[in-house]
Amino acid sequence: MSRTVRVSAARRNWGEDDSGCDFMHVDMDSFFAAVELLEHPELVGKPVIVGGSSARGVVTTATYEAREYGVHAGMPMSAALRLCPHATVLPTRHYIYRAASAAVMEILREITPEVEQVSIDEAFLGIGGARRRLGSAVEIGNLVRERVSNELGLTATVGIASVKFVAKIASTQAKPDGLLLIPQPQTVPFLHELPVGALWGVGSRTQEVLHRIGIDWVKELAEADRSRLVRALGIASAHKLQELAQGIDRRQIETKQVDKSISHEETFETDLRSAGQIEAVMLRQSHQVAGSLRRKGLLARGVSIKVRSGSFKTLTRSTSLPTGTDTGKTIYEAACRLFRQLPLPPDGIRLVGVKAERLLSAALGVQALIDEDPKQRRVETAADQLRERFGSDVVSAATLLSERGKREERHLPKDDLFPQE
DNA sequence: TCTGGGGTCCTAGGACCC
DNA sequence: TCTGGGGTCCTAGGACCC
Repeated sequence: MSRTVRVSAARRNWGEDDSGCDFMHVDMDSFFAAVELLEHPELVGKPVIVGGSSARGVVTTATYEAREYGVHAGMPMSAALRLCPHATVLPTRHYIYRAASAAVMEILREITPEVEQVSIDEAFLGIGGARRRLGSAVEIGNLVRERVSNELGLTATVGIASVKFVAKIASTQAKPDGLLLIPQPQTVPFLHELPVGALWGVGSRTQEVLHRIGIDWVKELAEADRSRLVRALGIASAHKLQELAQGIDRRQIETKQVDKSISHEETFETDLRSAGQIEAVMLRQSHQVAGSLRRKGLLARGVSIKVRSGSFKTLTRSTSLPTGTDTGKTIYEAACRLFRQLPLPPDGIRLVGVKAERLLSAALGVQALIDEDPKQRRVETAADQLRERFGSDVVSAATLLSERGKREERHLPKDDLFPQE
């Protein structure tokens, strides 16, 4: 694939005016496959698919050589191999992608502290401040792309715009290995040429609903009668989507993010029929979830399970816990209670999962107690009080705090910390 | 083509309280 | 006596994203 730097197109059509273009979206090109190719240079230029190779596996990422055959993410692997039988299939190795992702994010944070990571391979950058130091928006975009390429051997695509979601659409259009800037005055004209599905948050269902009321293009959405839209989509979505269609997006860069849930789920090779087998899987998943909670210094006040039947019907059940927990045993007991209240699907179970939710920071919990009573500065004393309030399950979380450096800068309202009060 | 695994956010209805 | 309405919390399900 040739190196297409579409900044030239932007220049031709719209000039070089980058005033007000403070949002940059950086998106890695076929990230998992690109990382794998670093270790398999002999596969460069060939169709490569990363994903599950089992009967129920799906494509996670494909190189552009494989995409030419119609292979795309989310497609069942069996279908992908019918389209492209000579493709090399590699299993997913999340730990190497996580490491590569951390290296990318480090480069971005060296360029500006205004980095909002949105997934393992994308981030928004606020470049309003960096512009004074580093030059125009396009120059900063090229710096990002060059550094990622030179230092990591990976390619990134950059979108730049005056609002967040347009920067994201711009990077989608510039893929792969490109850069596209939408000047502020061109925001609305640019959007109005797009189908509604290009908007962030409009998937196939919403697209269908809109199509039924005669809306296929962003321009039509922008001009649609509001009450008709509300009837079709509900008030919140109607307002939000119509604003996006008009180029309005007030979201800013959020550099601090708080985990809302941690989960593990698994699809079986063949459907399971015995409750004992399912519970054994849930036991393992509960301990995996608990391990993640402890690593992040979090406690869960809710547990939910997910069960998908052989016929793909998905059931979820959730429950609240009397105290915050980060232990596998407590999570497993809650998961089992939920599972036993569920009727066993007659056609077997294809997937089961365990999720920890309503998370709170054990670290901040301790810190808040110290703040409440500044005289009592010892972490250990505060941790004892925390145990009294939340139960003995927080022991490990509190222990983590004896290294005071590990305190996290989380912003949770106090009500979230002490919900029982 | 029979459909992964990790998430986020929204909606709707019922319980409960005032 | 059988009745209003608002606020908030909880649960189940679904759309969507990468």
